[in-house]
Amino acid sequence: MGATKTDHFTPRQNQLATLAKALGHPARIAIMDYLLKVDTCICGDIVNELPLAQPTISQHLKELKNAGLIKGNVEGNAICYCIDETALEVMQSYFTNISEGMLAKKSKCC
Amino acid sequence: MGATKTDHFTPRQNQLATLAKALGHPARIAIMDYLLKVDTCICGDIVNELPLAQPTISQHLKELKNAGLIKGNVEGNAICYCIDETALEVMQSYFTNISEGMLAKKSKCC
DNA sequence: TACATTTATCGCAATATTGCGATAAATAAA
DNA sequence: TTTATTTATCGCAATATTGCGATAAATGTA
Repeated sequence: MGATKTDHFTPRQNQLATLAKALGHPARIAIMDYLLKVDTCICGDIVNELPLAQPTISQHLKELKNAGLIKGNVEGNAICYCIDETALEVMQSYFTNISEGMLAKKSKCC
Repeated sequence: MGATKTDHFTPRQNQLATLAKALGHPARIAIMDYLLKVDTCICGDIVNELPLAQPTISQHLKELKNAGLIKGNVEGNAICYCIDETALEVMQSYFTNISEGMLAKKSKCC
């Protein structure tokens, strides 16, 4: 995303877009699914789980991490990737707010 | 998104990714914000609201519509765009499920 | 130190997205 | 029908994303 483009929008809008964008690829949804399913989470496991090469998965993990959706701790010579709840709460409250807003409107339109 | 790429993932993963991707741009978040704020919703209004040209906004609306996040009804010589709650519920339950999954794990990792 | 394992980065090609000017299409109003 | 208003589409350039082979970096182990 270009540096100047985000200037036109609020920080909140940019953050939501960044989080949504990070989830906007089936492989990254699959990674989130897997991180939620297993207890110990190592990138190597994910490579065996998804139909993608290791560098590709590493890059997807990087994007999820940059967006704040996951965090990674060095654990021996592997890395333990985990879901970061903070970012998810942002998304969750976004959709909750929309639902509440829709209820408030109640068919004023369309 | 390439046609063959989605084959490797489940329909659910693809749907979630499609919805997230559609929200993965600040302009489209801003459009959702605006649709929620106003009662009557016409594309022309949005053009005045956002720092983007009319064809650009039309395209963003198209992407939101393709993803199922909004719906548009012809209303005179304008078009009434509205948020489609169905798609939002999919996203909302996705994040709710993750939250519940995280609670169930409760620090088994990291 | 040398080697194995695991993850990250580089560099590239293919593809997708973004933004917009020009223009078309659709409808309403005169 | 002519004109104005509103929205969609086309075509293009600029930029971003995706995927992966090759390779580097980091850490554990012998």
